[in-house]
Amino acid sequence: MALHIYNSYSRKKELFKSITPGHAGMYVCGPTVSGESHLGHARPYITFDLVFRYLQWKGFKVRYVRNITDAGHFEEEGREAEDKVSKKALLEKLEPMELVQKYSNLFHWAMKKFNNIEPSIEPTATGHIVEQIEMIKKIIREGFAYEVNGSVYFDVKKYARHYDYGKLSGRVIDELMETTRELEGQEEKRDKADFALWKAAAPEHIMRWQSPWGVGFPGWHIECSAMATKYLGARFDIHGGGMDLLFPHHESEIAQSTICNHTAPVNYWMHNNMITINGKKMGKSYNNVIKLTELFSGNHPLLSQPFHPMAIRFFILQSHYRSTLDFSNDALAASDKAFRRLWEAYETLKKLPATAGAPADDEELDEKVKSWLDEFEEFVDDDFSTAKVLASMFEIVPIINSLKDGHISANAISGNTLLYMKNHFRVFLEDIFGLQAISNADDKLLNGLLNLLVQIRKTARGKKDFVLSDSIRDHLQKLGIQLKDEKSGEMSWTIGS
RNA sequence: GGUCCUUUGGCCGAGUGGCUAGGCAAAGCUCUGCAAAAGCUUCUACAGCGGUUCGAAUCCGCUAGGGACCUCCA
Repeated sequence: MALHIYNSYSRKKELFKSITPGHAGMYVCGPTVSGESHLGHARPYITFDLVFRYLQWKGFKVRYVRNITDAGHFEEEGREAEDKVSKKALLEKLEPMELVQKYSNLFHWAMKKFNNIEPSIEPTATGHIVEQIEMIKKIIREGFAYEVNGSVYFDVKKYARHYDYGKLSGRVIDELMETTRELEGQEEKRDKADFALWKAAAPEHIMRWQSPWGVGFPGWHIECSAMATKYLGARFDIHGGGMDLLFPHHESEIAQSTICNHTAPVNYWMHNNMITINGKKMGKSYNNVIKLTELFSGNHPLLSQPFHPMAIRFFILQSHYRSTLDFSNDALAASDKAFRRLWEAYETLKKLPATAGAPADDEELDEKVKSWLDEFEEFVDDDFSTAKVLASMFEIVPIINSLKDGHISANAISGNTLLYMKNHFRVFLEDIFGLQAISNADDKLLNGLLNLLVQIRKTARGKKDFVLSDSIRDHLQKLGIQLKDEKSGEMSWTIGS
């Protein structure tokens, strides 16, 4: 099976075929750096990191572009120009760029914690004002935009006469006009459905640029079109983002780019679903967000403990990206435990001896393991069904542990299958899923100290001095370090709650 | 109001018409000096009603609940 992707545009799973053989271009809507990222933001960036990693593993040379929105968009069209960035800047008495820098840094810090690979290009909106202006000029020349009082609007009605406006988001344009909310200052537009390409800036507006239409700032949708076109071309393979961006953002992107470049911009539209909390979308406007810093520190009334970024990554990979994922402390705690168990089994697997060519004593089991391993790729090929891969891995976990403990004979599984397991677990867990060890056991000092304690405890146990040995174990337990007596007489330890 | 989606065991979640996903929790057992960890076993669910079918969690209809978008939103 080859990679199939669910295309939001056709609403079908489609075989992935890149435009340029061996290469793939992917654009993902990035963060608006006017505030701190929350759990909801983690999902698209982890999801598309997986897509990025998988395409690379499949042999594609991928250019992954993820923008940073630092220009700030108006809160509400037509209202007094209060763009998100400048408004907050006044409140916090910061320069807009200072604010942007702060939250960009914080965002990158969180991405690193999640072990997300950096995009190939991370363009900023403010760095591409020129490109955006050029694009708007072109749309005007094509006759699909008009200027009013220093602002430029896209003529949706005219566009809809020639193209399929609303196809992506499943909207009917006539209904759109009916249902669009009453907003102030709409009289500038010829039609309610029109959207701004460029907005004239009020004098108090901090973020402002010179343009052919006067001083102003770009509309919300144009930055993505301009930057995607610049770095990926008029037509590229994959465009990703949250489902909440389908309309109007992505719908408008299609319209702008289509007029400007005379081609539909994207072959495969991918949209991740929302993370919910108590069944409701986690979002700024609902006032129910849990920030990433709060998750990592456990500093939030809804959280019983800090959660490691890898536990969160695992939590997200355990569901399908197009399903809503309901957050709760219990659900996350369950993922945390599950991930630790899986990872420990993986560490155990790495240490199991394997000799190529050694036969299997238990052919049936051997075959079963092989078929589970074979399925990993099929599952990811099927629109990134990571949850299924993890389920299969958990089928194998007891086998790994049994091999270690001797519940299953060491020769039950063939050497080749063992090598296959070792390789496949590494590839899927680390390379493709981007998971990594939760504890920093490579800390030399810590390692040394713990090994010393383990030695002392071993000696004590040898002398049946259980008071001392239990005391060592209990004290370490209180520090969050768990000692485990192995069947072989060895002791191992793990750090973590 | 319009458009679309969703409802799976105590909780989270995967599910391509026929083959008990998986995780967490819980209970019992094995191992252990005692624990922990690990292993084994148990818990067989698909909102309700009706239909199609030899067969439906999966397809269709109705009813009820929940949600998303239509406005900044990942």
